[in-house]
Amino acid sequence: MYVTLSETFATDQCPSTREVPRQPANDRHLTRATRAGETLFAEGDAANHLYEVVTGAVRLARVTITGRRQVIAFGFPGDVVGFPHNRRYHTDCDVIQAAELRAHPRSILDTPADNPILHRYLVNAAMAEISGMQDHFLMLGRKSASEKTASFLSVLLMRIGTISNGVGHVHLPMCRGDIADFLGLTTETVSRTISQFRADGILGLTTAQDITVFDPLALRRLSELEE
Amino acid sequence: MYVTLSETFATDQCPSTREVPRQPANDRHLTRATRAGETLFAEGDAANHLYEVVTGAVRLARVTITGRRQVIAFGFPGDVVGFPHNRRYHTDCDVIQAAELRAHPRSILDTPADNPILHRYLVNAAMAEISGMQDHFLMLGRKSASEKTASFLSVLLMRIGTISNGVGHVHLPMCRGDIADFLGLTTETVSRTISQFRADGILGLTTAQDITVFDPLALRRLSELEE
DNA sequence: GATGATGTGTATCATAATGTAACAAATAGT
DNA sequence: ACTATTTGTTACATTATGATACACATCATC
Repeated sequence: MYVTLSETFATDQCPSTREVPRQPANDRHLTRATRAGETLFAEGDAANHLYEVVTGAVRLARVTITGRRQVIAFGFPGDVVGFPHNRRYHTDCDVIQAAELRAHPRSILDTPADNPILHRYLVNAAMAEISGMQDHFLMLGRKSASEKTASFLSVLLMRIGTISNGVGHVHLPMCRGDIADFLGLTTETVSRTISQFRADGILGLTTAQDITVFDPLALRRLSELEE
Repeated sequence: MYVTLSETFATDQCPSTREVPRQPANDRHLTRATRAGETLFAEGDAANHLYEVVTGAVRLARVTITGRRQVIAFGFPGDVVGFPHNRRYHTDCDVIQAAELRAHPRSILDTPADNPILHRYLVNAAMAEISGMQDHFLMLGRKSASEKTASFLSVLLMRIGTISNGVGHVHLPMCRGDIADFLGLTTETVSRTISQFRADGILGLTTAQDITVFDPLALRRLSELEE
């Protein structure tokens, strides 16, 4: 699955899906190293591969004719990105943190017999993806700015952060603009909200990208729908 | 695919996906008739079937612990609903207009060999679903109330309405509350916005559910991101 | 036809989030 | 090291949307 940064921790999905999936046994894979800023594919491109993120981070986004952008999802280790429709990609995909990617031919989706194990793995990833996107709908449609931001940080902490002695640390691989476009907010609102969390003593910033979460539970509480 | 009521007409997907898909040849299907108000499945239920909507309309929704609701999608003829994750449904599914449904065993997703044609059909539906949901993200995250409403009506008109002599007609199978929860608005805002469209001469209401679209193009123009 | 339940439309007011702007901090380029 | 450029933060004014309230339909049931 590729994380849609919603209430992953609140769902009933089994723990194994949180871990980097074991690589299918007989995969004739080719692993590719990429750098931040590199574009993996763009909306409308012929979809020849699906990519499994091994390390690093990628960003999936769509842009409208008028220039407004929506970040669909961030891809972290274990996520699969690049699900095609009519053999084409429907988002842009950019690397935001140097990433290793495992490329799987798109044809595996069409011809299961070629590699049953990998096929099943990709179908499962697609189902997880749909489920995760449904979570994200709730966030976009029915949460306030602070709920969205708390939710985002909370899931990010769970996903790519560390917690020791009840204190969390997480490095944000994306800029404020990416977060805003992911949550359906403006950069100013994201910034303001994070500042408020800091004023409330919930978290602290060493740099703008490095966050120490003093009270992960408070963050989680805020991310559930308030009241 | 099941429509997420976004800019379907604006994407580059091939026309065939707009039509009711031909039924897989060797499907041992069971068709089921349902009435408005009936619940097909609820969030958390074991997912034994995927349902292909043949006639009528269904509503997919999730509700939070605090009672806020997000309508994930409406399912119309040709759409497939009930994609599972970890063998469970992750939304509620209710019939909103008497519907005929074709039930396909969930196991088809796991064991392609059992019915390769149906399997491929379902996988394709899942890909379309992901693509459609990505459209919907743009709507929820980056559109104003009037853009959302125009977009919704415009897609609905294309999908289940009729146009003759440049004038469109569409019957809304869902109530204002459903529309609001789908678009991330309140019923009041939906009502206000539709009233505004009426005042602008874009559309007219015979009943609250029956809309005549005098100017489908204007509606479509409004649904693109404004300016 | 009365009755109530449900859904819808309109008005008013409150407020959360945005837009704008100015500034600070970090990063890249020379 | 110094400037240019991007990125992030903060303050204030504005506005779109939400909340509340109530009137008006429509429909089913008695």
